[in-house]
Amino acid sequence: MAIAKTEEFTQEAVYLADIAKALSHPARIQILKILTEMDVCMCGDIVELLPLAQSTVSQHLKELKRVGLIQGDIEGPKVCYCINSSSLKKAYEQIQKLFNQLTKGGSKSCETKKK
Amino acid sequence: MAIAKTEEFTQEAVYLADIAKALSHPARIQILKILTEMDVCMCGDIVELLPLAQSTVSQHLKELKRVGLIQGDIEGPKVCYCINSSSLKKAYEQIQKLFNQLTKGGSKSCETKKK
DNA sequence: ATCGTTCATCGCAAATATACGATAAAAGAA
DNA sequence: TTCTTTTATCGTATATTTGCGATGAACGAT
Repeated sequence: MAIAKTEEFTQEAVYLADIAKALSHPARIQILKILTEMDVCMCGDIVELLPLAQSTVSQHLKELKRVGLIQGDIEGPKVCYCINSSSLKKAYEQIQKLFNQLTKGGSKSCETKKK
Repeated sequence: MAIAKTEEFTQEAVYLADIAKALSHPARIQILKILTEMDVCMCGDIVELLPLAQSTVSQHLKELKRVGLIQGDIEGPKVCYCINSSSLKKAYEQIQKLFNQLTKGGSKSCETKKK
């Protein structure tokens, strides 16, 4: 109330939701970890580490690429995927900003709000 | 290679993906912000701040409640929603853990991996 | 030119998600 | 009891997601 209905969502919320969507599948979380922790980058290698078909892994890679969290360098018939550090960093900063707001937000517990 | 196919996903990845799924819609991001920034807690109040029908907002609240990020205290016919600080904190810690791993992961760029 | 490797895309099926209006349930107020 | 307020749930429609096998495209090697 007082604050007018936005009729849309904020840019910040749309961005964060989009990043969250890209992270909303266990396979995609694990792909990101595989790309950082292991000396591996090819789609085929990732397929061997996940219980999914090649075409499915390819789709997950596409989704991660869509939001910019990873990038793929074409190497002849192969593609070398890797983390896009700057995008990842930007995403993390926005996530931190969100959670800092959510956690600092004075102890407005249910008890406090009840009137 | 070397590491056997898991045949499933890790517990950590499943948990993080579930939290991310709850955050994967702009309305739900904004609901969390509304609950922390404004002195508001009722479903009806939130409906007025979002371009969505009451039943839709109720569904979003249900999804946030499902993963424990918020809780709802019944107040007669009303329900006072608020952030569940401990769950939110736990989620944030896991997210920080993930991103710290992803960002620190030595500069294994595509260039580095190409062999 | 043909083969093998690697990956993306197509086509399809099943499951989920999103959204709304209508209705039900719960509880205080008249 | 009946009305009002508030929220959840039902039913429905549409869109998106997830997954797979099959196929196609790109390219190096033979």
